[in-house]
Amino acid sequence: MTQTTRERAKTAIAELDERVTEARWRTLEALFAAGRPLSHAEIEAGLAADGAIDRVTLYRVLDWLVGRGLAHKIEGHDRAWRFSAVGNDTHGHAHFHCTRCGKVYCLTAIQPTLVLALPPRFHFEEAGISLRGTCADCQPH
Amino acid sequence: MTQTTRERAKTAIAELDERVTEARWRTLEALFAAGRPLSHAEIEAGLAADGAIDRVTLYRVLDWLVGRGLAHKIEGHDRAWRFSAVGNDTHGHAHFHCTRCGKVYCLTAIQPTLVLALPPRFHFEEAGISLRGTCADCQPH
DNA sequence: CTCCGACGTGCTACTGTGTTGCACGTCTTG
DNA sequence: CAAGACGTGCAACACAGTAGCACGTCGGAG
Repeated sequence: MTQTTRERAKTAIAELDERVTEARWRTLEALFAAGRPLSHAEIEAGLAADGAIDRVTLYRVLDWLVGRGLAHKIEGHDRAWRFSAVGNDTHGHAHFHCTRCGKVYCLTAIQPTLVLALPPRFHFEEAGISLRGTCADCQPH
Repeated sequence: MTQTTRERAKTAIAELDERVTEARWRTLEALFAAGRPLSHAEIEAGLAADGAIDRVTLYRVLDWLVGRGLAHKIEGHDRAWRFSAVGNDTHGHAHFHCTRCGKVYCLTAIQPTLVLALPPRFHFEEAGISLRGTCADCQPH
């Protein structure tokens, strides 16, 4: 929203020597501004106010951002992907999924170390920790 | 497949004082026989050999099994639920998702203890650990 | 500057997973 | 047996995500 997040988005794309298109910087700006992982639908709704971006284009832009390392793709409990802008500490943190409002939060404070004992001939690639519960916005009182 | 798993399935349902219908025990039998979490599509394909069960009925039977505590419902990385028969140790273990063949395995050997530091007013309900990689069946040599 | 190819966007249509509503059949209980 | 609850099947739908194609735009070669 602010000039700051917009410029951050544009420069982040420009630094990769990639085309700074409207769809790209507006999408990345939305992720920067949110500060928490957003679903495709949430991003689309947020962008709709000042000119909608095509549904499919948004999917492709999001995948492009992930491929260029500007965003992360995480799974939601509702079987919809969430996308978050890549900040400083990007790996190894858990995600909190609110079972009431569906929002997802990054728990960067938790840096778990897993001790793994996989069966033979299993090859490990990646691990994820996800928590469920209700967020502060959804508490009764 | 064997008489054993079939009888196990039937008695497990009967012990709850619920109707032992064909759809129920055949579904539960399939879960017992598999020994690993199965997707709806996998179960449907497995049952098709000796008489298909309606797609929707299978969804409802699976939810019923989960509700009666006879099965567990876990998330796959491909946005499809997996269902596994409830054995002895049912909680707190991680799941391994093969990125090549899509199969899911229970890692009952890993009993993680998470130390959580949630933000204020966040209410914890449940945690899950999921691993990605390639399973033994999918190793190159 | 102009042309041309690569790239980005938008539209339509499709797949796969899961759900809802309704009709019909079956079981069970009085 | 009658009545109601329950289980199953069918059709239609909702939603997330993908594929194919056409069009436009950008940017470099000539």
